[in-house]
Amino acid sequence: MLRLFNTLSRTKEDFIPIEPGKVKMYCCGPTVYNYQHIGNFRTFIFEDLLLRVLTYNEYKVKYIMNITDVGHLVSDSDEGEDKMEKSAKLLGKSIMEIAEYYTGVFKKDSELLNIISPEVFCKATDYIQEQIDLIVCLEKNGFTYPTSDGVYFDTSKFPGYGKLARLDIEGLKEGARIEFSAEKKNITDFALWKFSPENEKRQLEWESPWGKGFPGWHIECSAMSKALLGNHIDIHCGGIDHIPIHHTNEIAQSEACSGEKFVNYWLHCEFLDFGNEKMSKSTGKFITLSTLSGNGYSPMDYRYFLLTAHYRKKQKFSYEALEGARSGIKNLKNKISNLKNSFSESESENPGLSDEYKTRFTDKINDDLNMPEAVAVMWDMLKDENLSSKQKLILVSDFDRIFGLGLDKTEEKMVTLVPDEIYDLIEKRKEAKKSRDFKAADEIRELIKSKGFEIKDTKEGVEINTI
RNA sequence: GGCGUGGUACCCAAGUGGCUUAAGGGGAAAGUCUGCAAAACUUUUAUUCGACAGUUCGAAUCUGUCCCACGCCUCCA
Repeated sequence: MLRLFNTLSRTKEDFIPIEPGKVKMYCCGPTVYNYQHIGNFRTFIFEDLLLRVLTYNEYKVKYIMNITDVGHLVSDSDEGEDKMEKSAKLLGKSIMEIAEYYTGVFKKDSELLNIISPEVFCKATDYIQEQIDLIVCLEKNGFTYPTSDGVYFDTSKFPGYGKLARLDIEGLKEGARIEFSAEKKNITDFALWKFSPENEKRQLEWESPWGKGFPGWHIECSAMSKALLGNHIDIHCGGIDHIPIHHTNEIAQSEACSGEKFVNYWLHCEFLDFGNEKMSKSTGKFITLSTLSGNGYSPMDYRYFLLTAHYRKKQKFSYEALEGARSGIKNLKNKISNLKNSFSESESENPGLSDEYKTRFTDKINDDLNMPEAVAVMWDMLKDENLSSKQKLILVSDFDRIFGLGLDKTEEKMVTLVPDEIYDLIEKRKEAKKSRDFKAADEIRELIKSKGFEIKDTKEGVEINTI
């Protein structure tokens, strides 16, 4: 039985889909006004793991992710500029160009991280009519009111507003650090539609029953989820920061229109903890996948790093910790490579033991995606002397359906593509060793190393690896 | 100021009342092997879980106080 931690109840619940065997899942994707940093990718990898676990449990998953290319304001209090417009202005490009560029980088990075693509990437600008329709629905149901700058959702009209985040509305008022618009009836009210500013032409704006403008940020997810998955879905996920505002508002909008429950399971990924090195997109100081590559770390090093912590706990990022992950996955691949070398069809089987590990592994991943323990099960398995190489390889390959580390691609030790020159040197070194001229032998080894090959003396002879 | 989360070895991190006198990975140390390396393998590496009280037959796990870090309420996954 798959169990998932539901933010709504703050407990782990048995996962029961609306329709047996099928799962409808929507995840909040990126706002494509800038690069995604590695913290953003922690959430996307968590969502990828969730998808893989669902698939592993033989659910057929309809998985949608949005691309926000309009309406996400610099401030969630419905003030300030549209992030996309701001970025376009800054770079002197059109919004379309900006959106395409950053969407492209996002998809490329996702691919490098072995993140499985959703069935559909939906762009907010492709669903403007659906968003307008939803606002019309809310208007009809009496949940909206106009102000001088837009159409707002009256949160006081929606019973149970803030339930997901367990918001303390009175406390919010007391603790408010910024003044909220005088025209808002309640501090938690939010914009459904914003009017274009009078003094300035926006790149993106649309006609609507209320006037020319653009949709509020939250409405896109409600509208696209409804359009592609229907009123009632199984899972909705995103970063933990979305709980108090974005997802809270999505629930209010969606349910106020449909009258149905919107989402059964809300899942949220914790932040990566950068210590003093704050990730701030506004200051432009943040670590991306390319930053990591520039420092010599591969996307899989980072993916393995993330697997060693649980998604609902903060994980401390440091290059020291990442270095540990890099060594870890290197050793892991080495081990698999050695297994492939020692693989033999005639090895004795111990299916019982194999099942035991498979069960242990499944229990861990089905316990709210406990990847750290699942990784530990893999290591235990690899160290178990009672399993054959063949069994270990089969299990590793099976486990990697979840981990997504590309362990299957781990090659056998290859001795091809080595230039003759190297073979000649190895031959010379062999001679030197024979005549016990170890100084010369060591020098030749260094020479070979300087040419990009590392040699190791083993019982079977000389092993050659590229550096 | 309001709300919340967390502090487990050198680093990352699991475990949330007895199965644990605390998984797993990295690092470090010792050993086997080797001319030496490297690799591989073996062993060691927290009597202790931020501090102090308390509840309990029994706590890292529950309660209280304090210290510290972080997050949200402003942009952020």
